[in-house]
Amino acid sequence: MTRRVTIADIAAAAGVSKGAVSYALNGRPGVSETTRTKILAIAAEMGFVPNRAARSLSVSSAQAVGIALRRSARTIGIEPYFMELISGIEATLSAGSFGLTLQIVGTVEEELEVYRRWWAERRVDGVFLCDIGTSDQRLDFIADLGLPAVAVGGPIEGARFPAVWHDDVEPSRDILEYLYTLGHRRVARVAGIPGLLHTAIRDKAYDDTAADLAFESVTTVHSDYTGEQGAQITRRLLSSAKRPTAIVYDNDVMAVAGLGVAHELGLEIPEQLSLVAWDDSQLCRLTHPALTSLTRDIPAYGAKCAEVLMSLIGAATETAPKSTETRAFSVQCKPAQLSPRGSTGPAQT
Amino acid sequence: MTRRVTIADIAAAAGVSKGAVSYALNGRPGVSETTRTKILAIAAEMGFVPNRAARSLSVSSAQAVGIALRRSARTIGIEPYFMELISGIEATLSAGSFGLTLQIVGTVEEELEVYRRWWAERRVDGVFLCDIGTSDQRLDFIADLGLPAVAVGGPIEGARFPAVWHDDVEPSRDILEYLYTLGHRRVARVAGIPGLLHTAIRDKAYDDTAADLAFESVTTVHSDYTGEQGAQITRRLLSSAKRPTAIVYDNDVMAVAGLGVAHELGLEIPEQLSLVAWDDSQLCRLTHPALTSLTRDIPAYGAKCAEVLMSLIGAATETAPKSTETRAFSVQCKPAQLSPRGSTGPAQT
DNA sequence: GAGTATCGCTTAACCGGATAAGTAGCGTCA
DNA sequence: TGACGCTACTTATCCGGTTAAGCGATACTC
Repeated sequence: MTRRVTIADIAAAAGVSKGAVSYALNGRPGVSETTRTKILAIAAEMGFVPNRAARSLSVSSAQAVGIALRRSARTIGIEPYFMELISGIEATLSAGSFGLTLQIVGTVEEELEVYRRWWAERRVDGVFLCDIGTSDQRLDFIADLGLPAVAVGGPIEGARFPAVWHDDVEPSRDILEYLYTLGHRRVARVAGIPGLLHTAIRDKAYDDTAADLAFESVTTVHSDYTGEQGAQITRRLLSSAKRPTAIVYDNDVMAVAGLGVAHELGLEIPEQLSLVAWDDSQLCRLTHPALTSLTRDIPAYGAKCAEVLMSLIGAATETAPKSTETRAFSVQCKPAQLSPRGSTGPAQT
Repeated sequence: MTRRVTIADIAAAAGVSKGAVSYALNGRPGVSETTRTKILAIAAEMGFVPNRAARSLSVSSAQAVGIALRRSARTIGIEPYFMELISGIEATLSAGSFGLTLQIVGTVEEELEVYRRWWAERRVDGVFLCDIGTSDQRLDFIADLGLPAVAVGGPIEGARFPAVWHDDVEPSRDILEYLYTLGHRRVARVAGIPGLLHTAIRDKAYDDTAADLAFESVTTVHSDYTGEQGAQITRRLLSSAKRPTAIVYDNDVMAVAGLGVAHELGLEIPEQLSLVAWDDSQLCRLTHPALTSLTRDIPAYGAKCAEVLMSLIGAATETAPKSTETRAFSVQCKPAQLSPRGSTGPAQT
C-alpha cells in the first residue's frame, strides 16, 4: 500500500516550494531549466500523478466527459453500436487522459436529471448526446445549462452545439436503387423508432427515392429496434398476400431476427427473399447467408465525436493540438457504404 | 447559463456560516432542527448540488468506481455480456449516486497502468476486475496498490479481495448429461480463451463429467470468443470424419456463428446437429431455430458485484445500508440454468 | 451561586493543486 | 552608486467542500 505522492513531497525532496514544483510540472515559466529538469526527474522517480480532485477544484475542469444511454438493461447489450462508439470515443480521450463516465438511464427525465447533476457537480466537462430525436428537448436543456455537448447524429437545424453525423439520404437511395436493379419491385422497410431524427431522415429519403423509381410498393413499418419486433414485423410482412421480395432493416439486430424468421418460414435466402441490414457489425457476418449491409466505421465515428467535444472543451488531443482557436463545428462523416453479401440477390420472377 | 450554487451562497442566504450549512446538509449534529430545516429548504430551493471535486478533496473519496475492459474496438460490441453487466452495476451505483468510469484497453500492461493512474489520481474508489485468469497478475497488483476491488468471476483461492462468481461445474454437468440423455455420444465444445479461469473450470468439469458417462468422444477446442473463430472451428469440426452430433459453445456469439456454418453446410438443426450456447443473450432467441442456452441473469450479477464493491468501499446502497460493519466477502451466485430451445434434439441414429 | 456540561453556532485549518503577488539576488546602465 | 529590470524563486490565496477546535449562552448539578 504505497502512499500517494503530492507536490508537497516533491517540493520537499527538491528543496523548493510547492509553487515552483507546479510551475515546473506544467511547463510554465517561472523556474530555471536546471531546476525544472531536477523537479521533473524527482517527480518521475517518485511516481507523481496529480490528484484529480485537487486539480479539478483549482482549474474548474473535471477532466472527464460523460455519456448517458437510454436503454433497458436487457436491450442495451444486444446492439453492438454503443460499445463500438464508446470504444472509438475512448481512443481519442485516452490521448488527452480524459475519463469517460457512463450512465445508463431509463427515461428522458432521468437523463436530463443526470445531465443537471453532472453539470452541478462539475463531474464532467462535456457530454455526448445519442439517439437525437426530431424534436429533442435535451438540446435546449443542455445548451441552457451551458454544458458543452456534441450531438452524435444530425444534422440539426439551428443547433446550439456541434453535431457529428452521417448523411443517410445517399445510402437510402443506394439501397433502393440496388434492390431495384436486382429486379425487386415490392420492398419493405423495418424502420427504427419513429421519433428519432435519422429514422425521419431515412423515411423521407426512401419516399423520395421510391417516387423516382417504378416500384410496385415500398412500405415502411416502424419498430423499437429490438429483435422481438424485428421478428414479429417480418413474420407479418411475409404472411401478407403480396409479400415483399426484399426487406431492409434499420439495424443489424432486427435483420438477424428477420433472417431467423425467413428460415423459420422455409424461405430460401436470397432466392425467395433479399435482406439488407443498416449498420454493419460482426453480427451480419455470423449468419448464413451473411447479411448485405450498410457499413460505416463506428469506432472512427466515435473518435470523431470525441475530437469535436474535446476541441469544444478546449482540451488538447493528439489529432487536434491544443490552442488552435478554431471553434468546433458540426462535422459530416463519410456516408455508409453498401456491402453486398449473400443475403441479397435477383428477385424471383 | 445558470451559476452553480455553493454552500457559501446557502450560508449567506440563511444567515449562518459555511460550517453550519455543511452540518445541516450532511445530517450531522451541530445545528438545531429549526436551522437544519431552514437550511435544507434554502438548499433545495436554490438547487444546490455539491461540487464533486471539493468534496472528494476533503473526504478523499472519488464517489466513483471504475471498470477497465480489455477488448479491441471491433470485438467489444458484439458480446452483449459487458453492456448487461454494466447496466446491472449502474442500477446499484445510481442508488448511491456513484459514478462509473469506463476505460477500454488493449493489453494487460495498459490495464495495469490504468489502475495505477486511477489510484494515484484518486479518480475511483474501487474497480471491477473482469476476465479473471487462472494466474492473474492483476490480482496482486491491485491488492498491493490497496485499491478496493471485486473480481467479476471466481472462485479465487487465497484472494485478497472478494470475488462474485457463478458455479460453472454444475451447468457443465447439466449440459453433458442433457446431451447424453438425448443420445449424443460424440460431443464437441468450442471453449473460450484458455487462460481464463472459468474456461479452466469448465474444461475440468467437462472432463470429469465425460469420464462418468459412456461418451464416444468429448473434444474441446479453445478459441478467442469471436464469431470468426467460432465459425472456423465449427467448420473444421463438422468436416471431420467422425463429426460430432452436438456442439457446445462457451458464449452466444460463437454459437450463432456455429449455427450459420451449420446452415451453410446444409445441416438440419437439430435433426443432424444439436447446438448449445453458454450465456443466454437475446442473440440466442433471434436465430432459427432458437439456441438452447445456459441462462443467467447478467444484470443481476452486475448489481451484485456493485453491491459487494460498495460495501467494500464502505458506501451506502439501498440493498446494503451504510454502517453494518460486515466485511465484504466473496459471493457465489445461482448457477446458470439450461434453457432448452429448438437447437437441441435427439441424436440421429 | 459557582462550576460545568451541553447546545448551537462560528472560526479556522485542511485536502492538493493552480496562480497572482511579492521579493531576494543579480546584472545593467546612466 | 543608486535606480531599474529581470530572473528565479517564495509566499499567500483561492477553489468548495469537511471538520476539529473555540466560544458564548443556556441548563443542570451540587
